[in-house]
Amino acid sequence: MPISIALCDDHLLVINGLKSMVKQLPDVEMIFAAIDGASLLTALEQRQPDVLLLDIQLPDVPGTELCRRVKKLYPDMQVVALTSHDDANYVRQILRNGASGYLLKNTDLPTLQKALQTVYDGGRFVDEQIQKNLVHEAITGQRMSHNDIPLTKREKEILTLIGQELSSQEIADKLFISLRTAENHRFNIAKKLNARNTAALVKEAIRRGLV
Amino acid sequence: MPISIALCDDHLLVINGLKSMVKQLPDVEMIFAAIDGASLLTALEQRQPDVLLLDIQLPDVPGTELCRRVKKLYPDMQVVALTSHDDANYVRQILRNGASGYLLKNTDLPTLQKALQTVYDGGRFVDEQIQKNLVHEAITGQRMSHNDIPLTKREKEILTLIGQELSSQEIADKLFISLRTAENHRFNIAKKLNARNTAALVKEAIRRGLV
DNA sequence: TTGGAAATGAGTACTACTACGCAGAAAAAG
DNA sequence: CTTTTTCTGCGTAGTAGTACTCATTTCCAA
Repeated sequence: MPISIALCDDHLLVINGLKSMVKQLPDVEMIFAAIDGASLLTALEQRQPDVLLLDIQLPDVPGTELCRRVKKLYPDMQVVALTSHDDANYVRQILRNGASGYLLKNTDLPTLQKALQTVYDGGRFVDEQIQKNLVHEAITGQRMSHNDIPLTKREKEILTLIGQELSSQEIADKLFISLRTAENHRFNIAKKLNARNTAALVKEAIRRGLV
Repeated sequence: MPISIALCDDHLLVINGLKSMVKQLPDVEMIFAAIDGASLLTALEQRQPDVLLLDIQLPDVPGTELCRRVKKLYPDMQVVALTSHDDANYVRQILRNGASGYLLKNTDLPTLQKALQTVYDGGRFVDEQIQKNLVHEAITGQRMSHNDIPLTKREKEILTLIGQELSSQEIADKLFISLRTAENHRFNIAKKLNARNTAALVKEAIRRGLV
């Protein structure tokens, strides 16, 4: 019995590309392709593949959430992230949300086959290049994943507003808190993230997807 | 005689996808695919397609530069940008660098065919969704394309450093200019770009690809 | 229910940025 | 070779952010 797979990606080119690659794999069968999160969930009600290839950047929902939801609905289905993003933090996020694998879109046929087989057998598969990134980050040490440094809900809220170019005073007004409090939060965030100034905070806000 | 096309994209999936789509077009023939700018230029020395499909985000060189270089070397070749980026400023940039068309990666077969035929006949083709974006920006008015506001070389340099989290003092030290000068530049940039504060400057630097 | 984290707020001192106006030198454009 | 733009620099303000310490309250979890 071949491995059945499904794909969720909003690029028709990618869908076609994967189809043509899968065609060359005798023991893999693609049962459907969805172009967004909503149609994926609908399609899954009808048929469930053994392995789901999931683009992280979809038009309607964030890939991480979609992954978590899918794994909750169908715990036995293996999910492999398929993206061109090679940032180590993305990898961590999606893997923590239930994905068993991480493939880059420039993957070749043997890698694809190996990835599918591995996760189908219950293993994990992470693209080699990504693995290197993770190791590199681990070695270079402390600045490994600011993303692991947790911000409180309020702090995230304030970081978002900083990213939206609001001043501390404007943030204070918007959240009905005093200027002092807003500045305090700002200071605490900067300390947590080791940010020297506003520029660093804005970049961090962007990196975390808060803006 | 069919239209000959070539593709430059670092994602094997996209290459395969386009191949399989092109196969369904009787009067279009794909003569080669390159995975980065360097190998594209090498391949072009051997054979020149009528139309070149070019991903803007390549591993080695910025797509805009590559496009300009290709058009300089082979003025008769038509270049179509192929990307998933739908930002209006990207479109403007690449079109100004000699591209005749702009396709999104979620394009379908009829659109692809029309685009290829149009640019082959010497016309221009811009994806419908992108056109809408451009119109929308034009309507919403003044904030249309900060990117059109030209910064001087020095100003770009300074905006880059701001994006790199340097303070005005550090910028002054780095460029061997006085703090006053650095602050003046900063102020002038902010005025040009209508930026309220550092946060806005950093975001603009990122948007312009200076960081 | 109690202990700890989170959120709020204040005080103080200093540094950085904002917002100009003005002007000479250098470089680019015509 | 001139005109314009750019780059450089200074002055003066006022405003915003940096860099803490400390104290209350609120709220979530053990």
